[in-house]
Amino acid sequence: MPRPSRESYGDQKPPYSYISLTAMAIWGSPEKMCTLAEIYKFIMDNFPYYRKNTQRWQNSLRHNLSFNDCFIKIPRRPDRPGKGAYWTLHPSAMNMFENGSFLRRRKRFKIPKPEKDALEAGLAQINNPLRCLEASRCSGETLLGGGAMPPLSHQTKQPFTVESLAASDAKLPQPLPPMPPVSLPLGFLPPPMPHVSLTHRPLPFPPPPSDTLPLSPTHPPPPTSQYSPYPPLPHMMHHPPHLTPSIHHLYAAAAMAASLAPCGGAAPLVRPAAVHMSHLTTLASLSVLNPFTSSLPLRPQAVGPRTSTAAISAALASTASDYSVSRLLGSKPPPPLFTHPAMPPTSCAAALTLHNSHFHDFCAEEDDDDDEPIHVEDDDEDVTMAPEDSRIPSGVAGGGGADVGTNKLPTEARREQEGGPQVPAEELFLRTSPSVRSI
DNA sequence: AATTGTTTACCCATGC
DNA sequence: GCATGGGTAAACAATT
Repeated sequence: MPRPSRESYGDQKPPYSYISLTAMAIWGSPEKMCTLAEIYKFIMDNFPYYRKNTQRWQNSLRHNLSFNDCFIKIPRRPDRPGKGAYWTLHPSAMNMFENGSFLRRRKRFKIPKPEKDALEAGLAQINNPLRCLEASRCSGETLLGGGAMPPLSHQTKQPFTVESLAASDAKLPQPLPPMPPVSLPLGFLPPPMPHVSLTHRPLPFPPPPSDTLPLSPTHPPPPTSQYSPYPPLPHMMHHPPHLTPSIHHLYAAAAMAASLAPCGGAAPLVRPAAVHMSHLTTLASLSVLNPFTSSLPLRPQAVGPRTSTAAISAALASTASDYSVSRLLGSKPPPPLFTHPAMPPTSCAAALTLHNSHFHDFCAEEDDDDDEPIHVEDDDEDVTMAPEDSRIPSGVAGGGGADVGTNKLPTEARREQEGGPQVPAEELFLRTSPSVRSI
């Protein structure tokens, strides 16, 4: 049966609730999160019924966004000013609609109170990375690891501004390095390798349950028609969408992880003075994630005066991406698979190379007590990382899991780069999983 | 001023 | 009948 056109409802009211419509808009967006205006636009583009009486339904929609726990508000990036926050779906809300039907839900999605508090606390902390770092430094506690955070209402809301950073700076025993303009790294993508294309691969838009979901031209139809709009978690875990991880994902993932994760764990201490401005948010994200890790793969010592921005960003991004995506996709511990969402499948080999240069080689020296910094060539930049960096933390949530293709992949990666026999892209994507990545 | 976000209240439909 | 989900209105606060 041919799919109805996106305007097939005409002026008829579509049989979808506002929650469904909003979920469609979010799910169909490249970054899996939308501003309110983008949600409006999606709905109006796809459902002519909603091009009139806008005030009425938009008010209802806003009510739904606030009222339903399945929607999470992610603060805007400081370098992307504008009105309103980003809205995303709570990962646990993926199965909200029975059999993928966007009609009436089985049950309202409700986050338990403690989890909601943790989520809000996580988001509040992410809003102010430097203060978090400072607090963790002074108290010696992990950002969220000490147990439940006080409710949001008890916290001082502090905008992430140059002024607030400067204010924090004044209290620090060591001065921060000169601040670049407040500009956070775009997406924390690893530095592009010469042969790596980081072009955005749009997510396959989950098709409708029964060929009834109109599709916007901006949301290309899916490759198959058997997909649920909210695919079950196991399926998603084995076929992760090719998200381009942005800082928003890290924000979301960190907060979600914080809300889902058991509390406890070691405290990563980061010296703010040693941290480049552009790393703060990443570090904060990882620190928030820390409750379900046991420590950071990138130790504080790694952040030295000679460490390049690219090196730290790459190391952090690769780690954070693993966490963020797996946490975004569900509440299960991160799988042992290394699925780097920044890389299209064909570029996984390149991703591996990146990881090799930053992690894999170091692992070989795990038992080496030599504290001399290791020097790694990173394109045109020198990268200095302490040997400690290479120690992959153990006892992390997820338990490490199976050793999937540990030693094959670098070889395969090399082969692919050398133009040799190629592993099918999708397979390589799924098999790119050195055990060292099962952190 | 306009937009965005929160909260409360009420009504109706549906399922048990 | 009751609980729940969904839609609407409205008041108000916060933000840009």
